[in-house]
Amino acid sequence: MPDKEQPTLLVIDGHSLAFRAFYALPVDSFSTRDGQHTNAIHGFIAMMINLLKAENPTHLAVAFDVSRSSFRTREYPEYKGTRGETPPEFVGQVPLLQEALHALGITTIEKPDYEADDILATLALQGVEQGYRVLVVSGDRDAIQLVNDDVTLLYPSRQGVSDLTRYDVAKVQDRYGIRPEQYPEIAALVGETSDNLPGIPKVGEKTAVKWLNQFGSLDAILEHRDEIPGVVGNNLREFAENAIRNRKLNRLLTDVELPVGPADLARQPIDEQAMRDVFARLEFRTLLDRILKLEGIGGDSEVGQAAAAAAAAKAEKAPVPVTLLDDELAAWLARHSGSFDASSADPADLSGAVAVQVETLDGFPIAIGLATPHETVYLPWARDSSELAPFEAWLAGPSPKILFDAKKQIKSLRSAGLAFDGLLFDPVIAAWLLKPDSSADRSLAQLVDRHLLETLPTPDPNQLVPDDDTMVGPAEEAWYAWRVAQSLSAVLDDRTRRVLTDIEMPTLLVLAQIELTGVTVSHDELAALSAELGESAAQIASDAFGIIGREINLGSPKQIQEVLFDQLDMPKTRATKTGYSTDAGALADLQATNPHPFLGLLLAHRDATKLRQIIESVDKAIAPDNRVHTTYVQTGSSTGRISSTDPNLQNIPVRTEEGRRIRAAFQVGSGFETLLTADYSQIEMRIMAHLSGDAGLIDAFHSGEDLHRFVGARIFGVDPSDVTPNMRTKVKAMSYGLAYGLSAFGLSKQLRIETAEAKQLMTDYFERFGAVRDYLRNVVVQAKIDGYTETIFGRRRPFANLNSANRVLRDNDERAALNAPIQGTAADIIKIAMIGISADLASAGLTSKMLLQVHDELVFDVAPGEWDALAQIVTTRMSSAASLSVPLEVQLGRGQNWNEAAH
DNA sequence: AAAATAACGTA
DNA sequence: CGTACGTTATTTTG
Repeated sequence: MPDKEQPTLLVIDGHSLAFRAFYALPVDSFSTRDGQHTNAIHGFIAMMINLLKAENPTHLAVAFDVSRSSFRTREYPEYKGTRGETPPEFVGQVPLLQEALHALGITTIEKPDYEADDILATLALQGVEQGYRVLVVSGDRDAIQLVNDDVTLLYPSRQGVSDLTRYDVAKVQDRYGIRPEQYPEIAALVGETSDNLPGIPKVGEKTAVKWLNQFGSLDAILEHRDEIPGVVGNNLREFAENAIRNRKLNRLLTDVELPVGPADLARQPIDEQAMRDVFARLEFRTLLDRILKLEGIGGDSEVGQAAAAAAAAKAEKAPVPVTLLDDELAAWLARHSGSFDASSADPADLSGAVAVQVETLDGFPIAIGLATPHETVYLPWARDSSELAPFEAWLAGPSPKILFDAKKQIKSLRSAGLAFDGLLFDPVIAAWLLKPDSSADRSLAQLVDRHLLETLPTPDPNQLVPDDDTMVGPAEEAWYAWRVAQSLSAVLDDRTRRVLTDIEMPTLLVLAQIELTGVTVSHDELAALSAELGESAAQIASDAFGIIGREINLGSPKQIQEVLFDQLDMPKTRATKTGYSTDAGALADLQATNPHPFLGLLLAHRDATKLRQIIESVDKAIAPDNRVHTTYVQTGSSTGRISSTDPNLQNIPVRTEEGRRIRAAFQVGSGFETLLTADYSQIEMRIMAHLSGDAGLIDAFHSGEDLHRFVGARIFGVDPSDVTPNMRTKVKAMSYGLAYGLSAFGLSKQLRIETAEAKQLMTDYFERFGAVRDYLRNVVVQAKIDGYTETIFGRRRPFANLNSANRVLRDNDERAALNAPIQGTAADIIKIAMIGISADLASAGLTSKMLLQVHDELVFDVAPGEWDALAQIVTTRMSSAASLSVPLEVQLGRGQNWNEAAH
């Protein structure tokens, strides 16, 4: 927990940081309409916002040099003499920066004849004396000497200004092999080219450190200078004066008389009007927003802050964790493992459950925290230790457990050979079910903030090895997780609770298993294909360059636009935010009206490079076991689907021949007999048939006839055998589009037919399948009333804009609302199937493994001799996952690779 | 350096 | 001017 008592003083070397920012950001991209360059200001302010957010200092100042001359240049006129002229683009930015800082309520300090670093040194010393934790931000290495137990240096990395390296005593010792206060002695010996301070020739950091460790100090080294042999020894004797002079110059003054002291630097409220004025002049819009957000200005945040502050004031602290082992641990676990009976107790009440928090490093557990509302336990994890045996037994048993982001933890436990059972509640999943935004922040800190109205204590970022009493360890995290879980549980409606308990928690365990298993992928095949595609792409590119007479970056839409619309004078396509579209659809349109060989080559090039991209991302992810272990994000969608990342195995190409060669690289695992694929046929249309109760559509699925042929026959009034491929294509597009809220315009575009014809097609369709239209309409109407949609299994998705006056927002929500129950029910169904299959695999003692889930498809490694049994289990579980008014048809495939296994 | 945009792969 | 995703390269940011 951060020590609320200790104030933090943040002092920044303004010039050095502004200069860093100036070189990190392209100067051309940052200037106002009247030509004032602003890149240094922008970079500086952006960095400072990050700092304020990350460090939350209570006191703050920025120091500037007044001019290049200082007492140092008077003593040694060559000091910094090699520095070139200040770039003209930088000149003029400093006063504006200072103005912006003042508007932000930040004190700037400068003192003639002194450098900014001397001001920092003085303030740092005063700060420490007055009990502050001090953070110094400077791009000057001399500031390293300021580091001590209470002072940390934040030093910008070479690339930019926002990436600051944190130098505390340990880090300095780690990096330089000396104590911080010794750094100037090293620098004195080595010299500083950028300050035009030559040191001892041939002496670099290594030698200087060696000497320093040998003799203890610069003075001692000089005393013993006659004992040092070799050329460096001669150099030291000859150039000793350099080192003495350097040491004199690089000593930062800590007694500069300043108009203010640390206490005067308390953060001030920003002058909002002044800030808006300055930022308007600088034409900084996004930064303005970021500051307003940081300061909590605007919106309802004032209320929120007040509430949070009030809650924080009375918030209790986590109980101090005790470390328990052996019998004591066994007793504690026994005491807290009251059986959890969901049927008789209040299902919202999580008493009886214990929260577990596994702290992991590289996917393996290093420590474990346990918590109930009133007690916390800390368990140091050690392999091959028997002291935690009671915990291992408890973990493998049914005692109810709460785990925050359970999948990751369970995977690490299983990696360490620990069995796990009894998952009751994962607050992350619960929060997602209540508010299924795929992009929402569901960190522990966020959930504590939102659902407990408290602030999760964060470890003091200033300390590399935080004090025990300020640390939020796994035990404290478990304690917060428990309370967040209880708070979430209390607001779950019954339907959502069922989805959590019956679908999501079991699915989580299945996904953990799938991820640990991974799928075998052949690097050799991918590499060969990638090489082929690379050659092909190069050839296509050179052909394309020949045609247009110049070389461009085919990956740049901007440059493509120049070629198409300026050079080749083609008609403008669909407008995008920044110009005109060059996507595949637009290029196909152009090809139809203005055929040109460049268009085909460009499309072919895009194809080849896109495939290479996918190959690359998969190939990179092949683990030493020759398998790819994706991560399924259970909270990765708003509808209930899961998503896949690192790499995404749910978008492996299948439509083109080349693409299928990537699929072919996904192979049966070593020791297994074959791959089995199983997919639902037209599951969304079947769900729509069920939900709408449309007699015609239900008939279609009972007829055994091809769906699109059947529907086409009804719509066009012909015999199914007389449905032409053209008719079938149209009907198919219409059917698929239905569940997405497709418009006549969209349909016409996709089918390249007149809007009138598309309209007619829709009319005819709905005439025959009217219940579908009624259902879709009703979904939206009901959602406008309820504010949410629901799947067959009770998964809800809320909508905010169904009654919005904004047409675009409303229409978007209407289409999403229409789709959510259908896509969501399909997601529910395959999850239920996965849970059932996983259970059957275990109870039948099969060793075949589930490998992939691609929304309506599952892929398995089949162990030798298990094909029949697995096929039976998979077919049964998938087709019986829901009872609809139409059958759930499942298609199986078998093969040595994913492509072959596709039927 | 970080955010936004465009493009495109899947169901 | 159809839903749901993730990844990559390029461009913009002011």
